[in-house]
Amino acid sequence: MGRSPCCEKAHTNKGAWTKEEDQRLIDYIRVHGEGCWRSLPKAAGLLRCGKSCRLRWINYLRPDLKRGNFTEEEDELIIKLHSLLGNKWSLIAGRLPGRTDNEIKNYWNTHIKRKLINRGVDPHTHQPLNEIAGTATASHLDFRNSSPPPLPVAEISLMKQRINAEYTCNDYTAMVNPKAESVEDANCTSSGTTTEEEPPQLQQRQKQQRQELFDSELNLELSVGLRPFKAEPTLASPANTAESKLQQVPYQLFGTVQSAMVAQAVCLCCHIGFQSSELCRNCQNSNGFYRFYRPFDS
DNA sequence: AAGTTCCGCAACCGCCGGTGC
DNA sequence: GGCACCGGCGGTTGCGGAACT
Repeated sequence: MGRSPCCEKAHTNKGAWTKEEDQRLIDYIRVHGEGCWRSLPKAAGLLRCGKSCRLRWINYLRPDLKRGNFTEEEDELIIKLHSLLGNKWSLIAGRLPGRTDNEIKNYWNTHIKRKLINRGVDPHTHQPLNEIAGTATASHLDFRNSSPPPLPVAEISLMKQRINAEYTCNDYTAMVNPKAESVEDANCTSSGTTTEEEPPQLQQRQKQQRQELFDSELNLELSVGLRPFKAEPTLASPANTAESKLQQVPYQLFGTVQSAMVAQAVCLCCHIGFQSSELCRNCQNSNGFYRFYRPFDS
């Protein structure tokens, strides 16, 4: 017996959304917030699959979405992140305010791939095309014939932790452990143990990748946001381990802002008491908009 | 102007991991 | 441990408009 379908397909609409459907969805989420996508369509009076509603909201209707062309800076950031993370679009999207994974995925496939090829760079491996052709034999780094290139799952996980650790620790460790003076002090990964277990080749590759990333002018917005409508982590929480701290660092720093009509601004560091009650610098982005929100009734 | 091809993007599909029973 | 459910993700599809002939 297979899994039951996520919805009654016989009674659901498919294809493009109408303005009326959009409005129903917006109105419903405005009042009730995100979540429980399965029951949302019925509650909102929509003849749509819950998944479809989720996708429509996340990719199109969310109020914090940035519209318009990608900037050159965004292009370069996507390329750099893709070289580190591969086709982990949601992770990449988490570092591009107002952009969705779907949008980035589409943009990658339609623009950046071509751009890299024009530069003579293989979009899968991020290596020079001619160099790959010459060195591909028997190399575990040869991804030309396989989709998503880069790193094994364990390696991706490690990189994610390190990336998060390195560019969130300034803010985040200061919040969870104000006395910590360094990444290591705060037990914010990058402690020696995992590194010692890595093969030299892996270490060297990661070191190089990190070096490239952090030597660049990458502005990765060193701050922590809240996923909307979720229970917020507290210091007393049993989940307050180094591992969970990293997991709690959301990948979507800006991408989860709810409609301002149902949310109030809250900065995590302010919220948990490491900043004054006034909005700290984390609370506003470069455009002056508030970045952190939570629903009134959460 | 009409037909055809190309391209971009919204939406769908299937799978996976996490969670609760 | 097994099952069902749910949310989320990445890959793929197909529609609609732009570009070309």
